[in-house]
Amino acid sequence: MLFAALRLNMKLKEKDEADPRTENNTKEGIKKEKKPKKEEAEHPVTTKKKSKEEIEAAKALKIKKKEEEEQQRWRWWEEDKYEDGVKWKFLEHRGPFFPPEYQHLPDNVNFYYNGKVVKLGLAAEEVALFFAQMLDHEYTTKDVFRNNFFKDWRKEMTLEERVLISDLNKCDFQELHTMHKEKVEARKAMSKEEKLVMKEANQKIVEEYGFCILDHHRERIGNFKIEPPGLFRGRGEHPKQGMLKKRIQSEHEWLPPAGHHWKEVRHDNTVTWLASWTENVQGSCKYVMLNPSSKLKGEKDWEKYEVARRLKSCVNGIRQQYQQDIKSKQMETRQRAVALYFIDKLALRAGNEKEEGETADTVGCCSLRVEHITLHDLLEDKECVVEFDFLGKDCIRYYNKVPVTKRVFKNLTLFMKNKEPGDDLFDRLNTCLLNKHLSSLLPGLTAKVFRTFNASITLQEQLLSPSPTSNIKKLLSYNRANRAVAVLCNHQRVPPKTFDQSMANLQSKIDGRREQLALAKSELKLAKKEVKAHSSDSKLQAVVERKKKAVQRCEEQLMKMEVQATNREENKQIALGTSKLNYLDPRISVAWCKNMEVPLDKIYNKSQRDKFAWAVDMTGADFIF
DNA sequence: CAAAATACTTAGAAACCAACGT
DNA sequence: ACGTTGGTTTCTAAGTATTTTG
Repeated sequence: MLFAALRLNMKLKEKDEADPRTENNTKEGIKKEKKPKKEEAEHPVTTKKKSKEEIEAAKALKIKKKEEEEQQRWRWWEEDKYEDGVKWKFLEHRGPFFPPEYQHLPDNVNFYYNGKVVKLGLAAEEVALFFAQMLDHEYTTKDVFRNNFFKDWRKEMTLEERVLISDLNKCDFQELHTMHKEKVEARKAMSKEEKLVMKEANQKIVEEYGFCILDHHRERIGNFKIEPPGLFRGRGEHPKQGMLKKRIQSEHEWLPPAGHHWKEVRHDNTVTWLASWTENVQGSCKYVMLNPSSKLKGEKDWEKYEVARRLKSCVNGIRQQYQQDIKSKQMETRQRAVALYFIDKLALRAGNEKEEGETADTVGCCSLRVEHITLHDLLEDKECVVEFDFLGKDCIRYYNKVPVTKRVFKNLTLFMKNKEPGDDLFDRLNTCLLNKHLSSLLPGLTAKVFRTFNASITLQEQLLSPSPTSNIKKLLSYNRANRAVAVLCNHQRVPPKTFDQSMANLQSKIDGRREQLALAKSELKLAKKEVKAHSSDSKLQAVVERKKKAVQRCEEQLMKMEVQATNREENKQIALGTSKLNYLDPRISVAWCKNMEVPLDKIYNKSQRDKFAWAVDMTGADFIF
């Protein structure tokens, strides 16, 4: 099998002159934190004082490294941009990293068919193991998954194997499954030293394949590892779930990666990917691209928020216009207006058409069908309510009851007239038409800009509400604002399996702390009485002070836990990460931190700070979205 | 024009890992 | 020292939007 385009840039001259800073870059990051630990491990018997010193030293080292890192950071946002379309002038990388070839199972691990041992050939065995590894997963109980798997598995079999193995239900993968589980256990149980060896080996791969040089700067690659073969895991009721996702090969499978021949080596600097291949299940293209912290991604991200801000300045006019358009004589215009009303008001996705039978049945705004909404003249004391119920991206259910204007309501009634449940609600509209209209209103405006804009403006408005005093409560208020956005964008998650348990654990901790607090309070009272009785004995006075502090500490801890409980409960089914990473202009958050005097690392972890380095650097407390 | 191909962003699940309490 | 827990990272599917093709 061939695989598509890898691009390599061979400007060796420039490479030799590569920026010396890139050399230092390799030493930062992952390696950094390891050193002090290693030393500790080597001298396990140290006095407390010494270890304290060591901790201090480690801290100082950390700060120093941080500063160094900051100095080395490529401040691309201060540079001039390239002419249109050009993404880079110099690019060099090692090509993607290929997963290891499959090795035969040990002889004592057997696959059984119809109760008898069957020694499978390499190809069939590899695919059998994919299935065996997933035996604990719900996927393997689903008919569609099983059928697709079996069909594709048989394609990998030799003629003999295919003749023999005709019924999946007669296949026994148990030994393979057990072996796999044991392997996982063994990995977990490895000693510290063994784990370190593994870690270092991985780091070596990252060092070698995980970076590229782009215009003299060393940039992290996002997915430099080629996806290993496996069984396709589509979301929801995906018709292709269980199909075999084949191994990607560059050209001659027997060649070691260093000797790979590429289908094509392209030199195209109007594009941001480093390598690409065609995936066999859906026939789509996959790309190796840079990390979110890279210039290429960051610049695009920045631009995205700038377009959203431009929308902010003209959104009133656009809203007025679509309200007008709802009255248009043109059906297409009316449908477009109502769709836009939904996209703006409810932050729905655009809703491209999808090929039927190729993917799970999900919809967005333009692809809504009659069956996805129910109209209520009156519902729960509200007039003109639209009840939405459909599966959106990733088969996440969107359920919402929304009061709309009379005009919108009337139009929806009209759009639904004489239609079957399976018919398109907006039969005259698609995303292409909608986006064409939008870009005529504002260059760069598309349907998804409304999501970005509404998400960011919501965060900004929510953060305006009166600010609490303690840091912990400030953070709760930030999380609540973040949550409001996640709700708007319908970012959901399945509650973790351990949710109820961990909630109960936290609650019992809170109860325990409450008792402790009560105790501390009564002790304080007692101590105060003592002081009164013995007219200000300085020793007793000190005891009172101590008790006071204990009460205070207890109160603080209790509050902290209570806030944590509230936060966790409110987060049960809501995922905050997606909006934080993709929809909220980071400058809003950076400015908030500055205004509130909250350290930035309380709201952004390391990779988030890296991704938003441009915003962290350029944003003052006065930023307004 | 519509369909297909391409390129890039957005998404939740799962794997991983470090800190924490016992 | 050790298992649990929750945050972080990785993985890759599933979208959006534009460009190319027929």
